[in-house]
Amino acid sequence: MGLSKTASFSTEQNRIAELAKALAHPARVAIVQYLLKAEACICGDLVDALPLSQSTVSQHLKALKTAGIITGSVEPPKVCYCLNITVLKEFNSAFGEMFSRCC
Amino acid sequence: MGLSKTASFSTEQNRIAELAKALAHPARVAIVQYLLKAEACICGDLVDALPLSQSTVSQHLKALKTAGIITGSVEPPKVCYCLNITVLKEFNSAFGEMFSRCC
DNA sequence: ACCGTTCATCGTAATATTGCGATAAGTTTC
DNA sequence: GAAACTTATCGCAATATTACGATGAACGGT
Repeated sequence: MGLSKTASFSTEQNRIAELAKALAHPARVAIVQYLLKAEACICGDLVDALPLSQSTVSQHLKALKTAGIITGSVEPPKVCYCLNITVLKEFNSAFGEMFSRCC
Repeated sequence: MGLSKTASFSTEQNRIAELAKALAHPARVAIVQYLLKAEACICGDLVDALPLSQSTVSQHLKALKTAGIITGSVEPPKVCYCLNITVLKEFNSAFGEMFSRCC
């Protein structure tokens, strides 16, 4: 059916999957890496930095925003994108907790 | 088009995205958690543990195997699934490297 | 008021994912 | 060999994702 049976799994499992899905595309990985390297908020040079059209980049940014990984603040005429450190820590602890035992 | 422009991104970015995609579904998160909790190889109780049909579980297992996160060894009449510690370490270092600077 | 710049959204098309039942493939046991 | 058990694969349908061009919304400067 193509329907993810979200309701059948725990909130934690769904959240981990949501965070993973946000990074499940190389363009979104590239965006996050770009923001990390800049160590600052970036006022939308991302379209130039990526081999994708403006509308596609905007869609990927929306996906990252929905997952909470980045935030965007309007700074006319541009929009500044920042990594959300709180959610990155959540990401680290979620996956760290999973794998700390074995690795 | 729905085509991921894989060739436009670095090998590292594609690999990170591939690993993330493997955990981008709550069922696959549940499978990995189950294997972690068991701290051993599991001979296919997974279908009982998940609210999904046998064929669907088999598909998710295939996805995890393709990404290298688990391995399956035939132990007739069952198949034993194990976490691949090497790839879990790869996972940890890939994401740890990304986020260590900021968190 | 009119541009130009920047970004989001809409509409569309191609492809991928998710899920299940049915069926096939591989063993062991009888 | 036949039957039982376990897992993989096929075929299908519903939905999601990816990508782009075109258009729209918001703002600043002229």
